[in-house]
Amino acid sequence: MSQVEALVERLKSDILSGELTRGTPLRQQELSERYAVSRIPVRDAIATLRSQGWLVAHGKAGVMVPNLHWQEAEDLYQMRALLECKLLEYAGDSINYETIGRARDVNARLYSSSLSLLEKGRLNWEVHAVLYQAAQRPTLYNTVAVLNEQVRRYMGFQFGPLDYLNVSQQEHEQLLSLLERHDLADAVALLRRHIEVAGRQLVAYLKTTDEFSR
Amino acid sequence: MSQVEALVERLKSDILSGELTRGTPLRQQELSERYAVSRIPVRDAIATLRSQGWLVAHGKAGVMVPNLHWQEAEDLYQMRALLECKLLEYAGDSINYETIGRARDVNARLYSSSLSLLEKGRLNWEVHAVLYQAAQRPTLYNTVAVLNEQVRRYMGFQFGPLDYLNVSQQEHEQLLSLLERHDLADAVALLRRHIEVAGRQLVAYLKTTDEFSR
DNA sequence: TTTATTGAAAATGTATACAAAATAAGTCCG
DNA sequence: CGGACTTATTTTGTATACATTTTCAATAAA
Repeated sequence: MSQVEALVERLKSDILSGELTRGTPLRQQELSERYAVSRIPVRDAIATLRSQGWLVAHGKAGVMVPNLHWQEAEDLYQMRALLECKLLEYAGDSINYETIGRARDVNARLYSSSLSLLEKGRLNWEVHAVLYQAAQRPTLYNTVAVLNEQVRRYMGFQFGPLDYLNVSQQEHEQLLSLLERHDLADAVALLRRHIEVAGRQLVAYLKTTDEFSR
Repeated sequence: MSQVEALVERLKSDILSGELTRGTPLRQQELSERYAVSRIPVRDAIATLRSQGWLVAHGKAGVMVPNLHWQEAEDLYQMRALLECKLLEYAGDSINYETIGRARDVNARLYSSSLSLLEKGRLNWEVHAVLYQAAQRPTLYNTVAVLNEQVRRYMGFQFGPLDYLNVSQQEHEQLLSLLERHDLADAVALLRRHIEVAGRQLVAYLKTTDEFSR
């Protein structure tokens, strides 16, 4: 794994954990010292994170961790709902029992409570990803994957105060059952609700914590 | 304008014009000599273009201009249709006569035939962008903007062999008229057709030229 | 007190140099 | 003659050094 990839993951982790404070500018040299690499990989990592919304410009020099906004969360979930439903439709017939089985295995691992929030978030996405990959639509899949990666910035909130995980997991099981019965229409409808409800919950929660709704 | 931004634009232009041949690997040093900069800005530009689909990995070392695939075009237009309609709905009431006027001005400039394909492509997007910005949904807008930027890779085809521009321009005018009459539902429906038809035309054309359908 | 201005300090952008990795050619063995 | 291994060469990744831009505080003017 290249230093840049490692740095990107490390920075995301540190952003989620609040290690890097929001709003204050991050300097390249500061980061290069903190993570013991030169400024070149730091710059590369920053560029990646900027393009994914994990960092935003701070004036003309420097970069900072952006605050969370309910508007952004709302948009991300709206887009997820639209695009993931389309993707599941495409996947449709291509989803065989093996695929469903694989998704179920991933979903089962969500039960073990010894996982960190980050790991649970990833498994959550994995369930969806297994199904979406069956669609064989790399371009659409890629955009959806990017959106889910961006949503991860809000996951600390979604999986923390809101007790979302159990509900999510049960809905996954329902979804897989519907797919098993080749009931695509209902599966898509469920998925839409699954995403829209999650979005609404998150947005409602973010609105209450005005700390972040500037 | 930084060297990287300039390079990114230059590379996109050279990719569209066929200056950089598809399929063969591009080397950083080769590019740095060609454009008379060091490898650092070249690397930055490559990273940007890779994240936007203008370049793809060539094995483990190097990068290349990807071929055009009808599947990718289809996905891009599907996503555009879904997201841009949502965005226009949001824009809805926020679109006042001034906004419509501005869009009309941009659309009018499409008539002057002295423009290059690239410039026409940009104006085409500008008409949409003026309307979308009224929605005040930066996250959604940004994704839509990225998609349109990716679509640009196919524009040489869409605006070349297909005589798309006149049709597009007339539909823009219809769209603006509907918005002027506050007929949002019809406007959204028209927009959906506008995008879906363009997508289907492009896909159909790409399918005939098996040169690019790998 | 507030607002411009200016200049030193700090930060980013870019070039060059070196290290690590990947490719490709050559060599040896079957 | 074909295929795996080895080594030379190419290519990318990273560090350091320098150039340019931006920031910010001190100073001066309104």
